[in-house]
Amino acid sequence: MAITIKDVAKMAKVAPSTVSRVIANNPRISEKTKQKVREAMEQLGYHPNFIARSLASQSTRAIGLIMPSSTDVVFQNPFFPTVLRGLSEGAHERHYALHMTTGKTDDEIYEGVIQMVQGGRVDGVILLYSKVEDKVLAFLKERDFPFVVIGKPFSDEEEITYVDNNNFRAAKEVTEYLIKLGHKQIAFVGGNLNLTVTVERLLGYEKALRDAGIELVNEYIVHEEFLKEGGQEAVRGLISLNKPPTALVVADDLMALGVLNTLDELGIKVPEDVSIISFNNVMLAEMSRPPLTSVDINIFDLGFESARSLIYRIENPREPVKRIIIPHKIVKRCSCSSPLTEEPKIVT
Amino acid sequence: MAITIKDVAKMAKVAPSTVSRVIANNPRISEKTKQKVREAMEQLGYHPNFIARSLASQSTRAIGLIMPSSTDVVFQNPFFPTVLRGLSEGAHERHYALHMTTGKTDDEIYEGVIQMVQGGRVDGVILLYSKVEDKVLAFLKERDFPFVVIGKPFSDEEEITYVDNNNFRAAKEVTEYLIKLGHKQIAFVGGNLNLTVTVERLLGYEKALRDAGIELVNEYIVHEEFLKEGGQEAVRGLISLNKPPTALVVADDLMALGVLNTLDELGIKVPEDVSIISFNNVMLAEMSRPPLTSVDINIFDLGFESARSLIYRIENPREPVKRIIIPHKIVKRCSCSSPLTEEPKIVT
DNA sequence: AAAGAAAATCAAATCGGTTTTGATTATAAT
DNA sequence: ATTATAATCAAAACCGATTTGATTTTCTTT
Repeated sequence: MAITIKDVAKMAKVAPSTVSRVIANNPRISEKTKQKVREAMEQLGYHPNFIARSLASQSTRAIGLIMPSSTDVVFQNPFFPTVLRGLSEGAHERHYALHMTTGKTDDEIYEGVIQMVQGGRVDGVILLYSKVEDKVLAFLKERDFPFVVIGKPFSDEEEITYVDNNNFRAAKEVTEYLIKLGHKQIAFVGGNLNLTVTVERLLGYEKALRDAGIELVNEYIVHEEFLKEGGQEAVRGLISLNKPPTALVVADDLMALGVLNTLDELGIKVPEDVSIISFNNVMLAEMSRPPLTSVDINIFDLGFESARSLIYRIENPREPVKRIIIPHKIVKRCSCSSPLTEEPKIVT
Repeated sequence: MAITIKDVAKMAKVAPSTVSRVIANNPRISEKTKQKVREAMEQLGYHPNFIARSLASQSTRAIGLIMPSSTDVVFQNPFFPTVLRGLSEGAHERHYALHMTTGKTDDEIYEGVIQMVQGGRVDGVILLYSKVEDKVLAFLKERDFPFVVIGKPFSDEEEITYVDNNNFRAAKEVTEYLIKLGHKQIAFVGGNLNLTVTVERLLGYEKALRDAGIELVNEYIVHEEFLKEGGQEAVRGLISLNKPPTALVVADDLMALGVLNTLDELGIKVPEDVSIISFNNVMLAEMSRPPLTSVDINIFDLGFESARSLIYRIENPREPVKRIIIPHKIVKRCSCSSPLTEEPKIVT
């Protein structure tokens, strides 16, 4: 078996409790004994047992990550690694580790969260999604367990700490941008309507149109999965309309890429025939042909700030809930121009 | 405080040890008492404390993930999320969780591993990389702690369980493919030479040339980082040679994309002027213009099998080490053709 | 030098389980 | 009826730390 605190105590001729105090650098121990104990630790190659420490101190210095059920979708979207990097960095900063379990179905995930939380494996959790009527969120709230949501919670907004972009505003801005370019037939390609991010972006899109006095067309609003395939599906429907749109607001870069591909196959040119603007600004956006105009939502910061605020909440349980809005920025590339009625030109 | 095994014992009028046995479904307990205890657990909403259980049973059912130090590079490459998905699925299958810590420098990572291992936070670890003279690997071996390497270990191959592709062979095959197309000036764009994967692929490339009686040219071999930028750097050098290569073996799709970009800027056509073949076959390979011919290395399986064999090793400590080779396959797309001396045509 | 205050250290209880040991009861064999 | 055997459960020890309350040592002060 490994070296324990008792071995160290014996070697330094002190009580185990004293060794524990030395580890915690408690001022109640004199410098002299501290020195003595540290030498013993050094000589024995002692490393404290995290599990035992967790049990005694009721804290694990680990934070749990909860993914949405459609794991394969999440993992495929470049959003995920970036937010994970942010999380990881934010956690590492305060010496916290990340703990992950996954599951195929919603029930498996729920079960995993229960085990993780009730089992005391983590000090807090981060929800990497926000959707309507989430059992997991309800459980965490009910249990009053520290957690942070990435994205805007669907309800009880004031009682939940979350980190999000202002997606409503961002969507409104991009739609206004298209309107300013002269577009009137603007479609919206969103993801699953159960996700609040989709709802927010849709609302922003609608608001912009309404403000500009442009009528909303039902057929112009479609919802697919946040994947390339989703974008492909969406386009086929839109293009076959009597009066196809001249511009598309697409809720995710990966979808936009699918859109781009399909349009290419159909011989429709971007941005000459159709303008496209999308969200997230992942690396792909820069590399597509044409490069996509996209809203940079600072994915890394989304993760980084989530980790930070969760840890803050863990260490200050009585602090009030917080809401953190990460800024966004439209990155203009080459996928948007004025519609054909005017002189087609690339806007930069 | 939460409900403990004692509360359950009291309610079911049995000893705590009996409850523990019921949890473990020990045959020494009669069905009748089991039923009684289970009812009590149900009523109280009991969930076992993982930490206490870990401490007593000396097992955590968690496996640690060790990333290379250049975290940002790893996280950017689409290789990572895919292998993580495989790991996650392989772990979940046997009800193991994943545990991650990251660090900026090599020393931080090493320190993290020590804490994780000595602190008993995980039952085993997976190294997501394989490089020369790795302190972490040396420590794990010395300590005789269960671990699995993704990639071929640089030394002591027979004493280490690892999961890898046959990168030597894959590289040889792609090079032979290019040779068969008529290429003679074939360059190799690899990653960091400290990584065994680079070495293996380079050796395969060299072997193919040697077998075909083609002289190796030093200037044709360059090494950059596994990123888009790496590919861009590489190309500039190669193109400025007196006798630039007509075909490129690129060790990573992301690099190949950088290569593609730069060639495009320079007005050099792929595959007409230069053929490109790369490794990994991530989603990007399919979406680039032209779509890349790439070696599919089954990244998901790499992760999945790693998790599986680590768990097997944890649960059967006396079993001998294993070597698992994941098959690969060349996926032919549009980035390779015969060189200009012959009729340029796309090979499918 | 004696008494009291302050500082340093120690022993024991605790965290929430698992596992071993031993006692008790029920069943089978002689 | 008596003993051997098996089945069942209770009690205690343990995993490796933290933390509380008691005790010893050292330092002031009169």
